[in-house]
Amino acid sequence: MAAAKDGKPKKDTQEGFSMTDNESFYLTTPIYYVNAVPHLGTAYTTVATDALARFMRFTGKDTWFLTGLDEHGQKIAQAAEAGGKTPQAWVDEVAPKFKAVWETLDITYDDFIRTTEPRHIRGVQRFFELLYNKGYIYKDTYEGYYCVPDETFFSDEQLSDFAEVREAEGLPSKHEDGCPLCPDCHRPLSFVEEENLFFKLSAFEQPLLDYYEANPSFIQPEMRKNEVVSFVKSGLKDLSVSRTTFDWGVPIPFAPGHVSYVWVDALINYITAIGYGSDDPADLEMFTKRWPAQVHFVGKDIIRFHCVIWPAMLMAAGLELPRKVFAHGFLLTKGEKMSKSKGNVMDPMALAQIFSVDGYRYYFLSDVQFGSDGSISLERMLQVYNADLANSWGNLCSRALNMTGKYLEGKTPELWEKTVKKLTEEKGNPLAELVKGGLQGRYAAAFGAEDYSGALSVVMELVDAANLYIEQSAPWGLAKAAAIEAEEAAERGEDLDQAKAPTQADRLSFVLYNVLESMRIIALLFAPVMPESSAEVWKRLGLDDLFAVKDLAEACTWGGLPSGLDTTVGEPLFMRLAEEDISR
RNA sequence: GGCGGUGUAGCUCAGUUGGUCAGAGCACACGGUUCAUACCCGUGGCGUCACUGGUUCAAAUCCAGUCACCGCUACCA
Repeated sequence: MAAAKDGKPKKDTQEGFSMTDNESFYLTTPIYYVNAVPHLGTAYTTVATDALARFMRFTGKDTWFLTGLDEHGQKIAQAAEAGGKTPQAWVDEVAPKFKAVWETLDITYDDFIRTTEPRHIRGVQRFFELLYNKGYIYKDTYEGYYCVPDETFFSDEQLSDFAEVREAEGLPSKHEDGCPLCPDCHRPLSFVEEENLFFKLSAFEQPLLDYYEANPSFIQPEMRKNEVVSFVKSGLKDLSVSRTTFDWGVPIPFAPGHVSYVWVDALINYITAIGYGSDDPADLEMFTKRWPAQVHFVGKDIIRFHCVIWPAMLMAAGLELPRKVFAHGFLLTKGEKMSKSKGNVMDPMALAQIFSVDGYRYYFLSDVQFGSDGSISLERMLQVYNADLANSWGNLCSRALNMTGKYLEGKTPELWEKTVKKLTEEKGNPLAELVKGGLQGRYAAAFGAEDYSGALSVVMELVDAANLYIEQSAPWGLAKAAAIEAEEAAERGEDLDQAKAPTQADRLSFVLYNVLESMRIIALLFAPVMPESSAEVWKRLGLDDLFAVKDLAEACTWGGLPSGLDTTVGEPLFMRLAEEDISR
């Protein structure tokens, strides 16, 4: 493996990733629990991961994007039972629904793992055996208070906190017989003992702290790292990693009657999906190639599992740790509650229907700083969609392609090098300058730092510059002047092509070329976030397959638009929306 | 309680090591333009940079304190 032997990531770059080498870029979403269909939050994680995966493919990286489903656990078993089905039948019904949503949102996952698949179960079992043989797993008795109606365990700390609050209110925290009350429902708790397998998480307290220290970008954003560090510093207890009270889970080979704790089962998906635990040499080769993951994307609610438990499990197994865990924030809806019960539209599919898939993806990645909580609203979505996509980007395409159709017979213009040089000297070329001035580099740096809104605003700079450029160079005026010029030349019987100085027609071609070339580059840069509309723009420009691009920097080189291509105007890329469109 | 974060124009937020840092986008008003999706371009008002005190020639930016909101403080997932 190319990675350093000490198990540390390569030198931290400012972008957080090593952008130069060609090693595999493996990135993941969490696997989602199948007790509900995808909601805004899961879609947010998945869209963000997809955008980065698409970006990485554009840079030529051997990218592998994994998502999937967490299908074990008591809740699933109960939900299935309530529905009169076997758990397997239940999850088999839900899985396609997830895939359908991801398909709608243009999610280009390379693999979709389900924890009920044999490849996963086998891997989990091997992982358990390995840790057991290494002495990191032992049998003990779990003791604790359990609320039977709520089906929830409560830790001593939770109970003492609750007791404090109750005492402050002058209310009892215990039943008459001395049994604590449930902090949630205030009914008496049951004391339960269960024989469980325990993972020696406590042994990894210092190694984890050392790892965080040595790898400052392992947990992003910084604030989350602080939380994790302070949590670990407060002391780690061993973790119970098996259950005996139900059987819908991965059976543990050396402990009959035990199934894996769901989270442990779930976390291992990141390696079983790429071949861990297989006997097939091809699978093992894939594992060697893909692991460690470059980034696990997670919501901030599950950071501990990914930044404490999972790394400790990997350390115990002697495997490398993922390079980075990025925890994004929550999407908050202020004031107006957007619930399905209100017939409101905060369901991903419904939103994508209104704003188009690209509009949906653009909104969440541009208007919310990835990593922070973001307030979202339909009104805001409408504003952003209209302002950025319909008015600026969509309209730019519309006006440029229209003029190309009207003035240049729909062909991308042909220019002599000499003419370009002369006109550039005379008039300047702000769009080319912007592109040559490191636009793509700033964009890539933002993407590399998971700063989606930053990357998108870089692209918007070019969109705005192009609209301004059209205004300032007034191609419609040049078209009129060219017509007059041609007429006059015809009267004199001269041939304009022989003229030395650039003609009005040359000027027109020059301006439109610059705009169309900008559009090509904008579409390219927007493509990871808005694949459909970008591909459409390329098509209208008469270009080939956008997704074949393997070297973004090269593809963004100014002047890449060939001449003589047949362009088409087409329908508006993003139809302007009115308030009525969102208030259904 | 402990640790951490946030508080900047109507809205969403940028503001690196203190000195054009009082900004951007949206929204709003007015003007221009017509290739375009009533679009685009220009101009404009709006802020005691949460509050109080301190350090400094100089603070949104550093220090102390206050207030408000939020996150974490382990085994439902």
